[in-house]
Amino acid sequence: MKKLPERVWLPRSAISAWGEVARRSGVAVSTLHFYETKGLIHSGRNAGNQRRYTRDVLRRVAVIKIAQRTGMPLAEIASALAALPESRTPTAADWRRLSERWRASLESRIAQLTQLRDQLDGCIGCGCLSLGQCPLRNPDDVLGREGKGARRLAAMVLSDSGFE
Amino acid sequence: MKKLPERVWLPRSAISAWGEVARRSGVAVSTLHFYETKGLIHSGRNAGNQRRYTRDVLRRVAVIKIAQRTGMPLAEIASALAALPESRTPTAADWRRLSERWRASLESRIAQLTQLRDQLDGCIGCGCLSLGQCPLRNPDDVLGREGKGARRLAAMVLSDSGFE
DNA sequence: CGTTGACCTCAAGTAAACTTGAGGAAATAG
DNA sequence: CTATTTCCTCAAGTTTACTTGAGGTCAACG
Repeated sequence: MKKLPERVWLPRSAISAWGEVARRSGVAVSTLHFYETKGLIHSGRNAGNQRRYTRDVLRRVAVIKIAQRTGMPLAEIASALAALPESRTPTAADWRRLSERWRASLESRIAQLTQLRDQLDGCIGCGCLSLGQCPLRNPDDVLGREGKGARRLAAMVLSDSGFE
Repeated sequence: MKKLPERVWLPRSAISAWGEVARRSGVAVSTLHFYETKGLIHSGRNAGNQRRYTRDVLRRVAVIKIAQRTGMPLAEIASALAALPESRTPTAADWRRLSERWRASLESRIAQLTQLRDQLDGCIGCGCLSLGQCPLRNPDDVLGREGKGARRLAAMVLSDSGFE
């Protein structure tokens, strides 16, 4: 592998795709291209038609990855990022809106998983996953507020003995 | 839609695909077929080559859905279910092993998301998502133990100012 | 017995998020 | 200057988890 110029800061507004962004952000070039087609990041071109990203792409990619870790699909991330003004540099307030939005979705996912864990704990404790006569058999006690799908699901688990 | 015989319990060991399983479990027939090809559920056939599931399929489907809610891929669920003895009816201990395994994966996912949320909170609080000079700038303080990927990611977010 | 409605099989399509490959041009080490 | 590298475009492939469709069968109502 040819070594890239160490710490030679190009005009500070232009860095190349692989050489800098991919390496520094840890994503493949193909992914950067892909993100670009999805409108998640943008790039300019040099004389030879090669992409020149500005440094903020690094942060964008980082933010995309963070959002993905919250379980958010790219399409939604794209729309969130699109809400950032393209003309001006994003402000602290802009980012705050983004992160709060993501925090909310994170919270709800955490809550869902936590509830599921608790349900599972209950089932492990009383053996209702395998036996039909669980003391927690009243689904509403166990399920609390959740979608119909979930209630129906757990109700099934708790009450429908497929074997014993 | 033809109405199915209400509460007419077939030989107790055999119910039809759509009429009972799909309706009672809330999944589409096509999904049941799909699960069958993946070895997640099994079925017998009647004289006319139509599937006849036994009642435990209801529980299997319920368990599959629960596992999916933990974020577990079908392949893993399949291998977990495959660990159940095919010959005998699963015991309470069998199910306990399954649910404990899933509980563990659930826990880790919850932990991951929680940590992410806390990081995000920190960033929201200090504005470091948008500004380069965050008091939490020392990545190790913020990140604690996590994979290299994550560290690199967050380190990037915290230290690499793409704009300010 | 005939006509629906429920099933069957197998192939193909879908969506998300990327990766891989082919064919060709630009940038750079030596 | 030339051999590597790196990059470009565009098409097609990959995985997961299913759904849809075509063409044909089975079963039950009337």
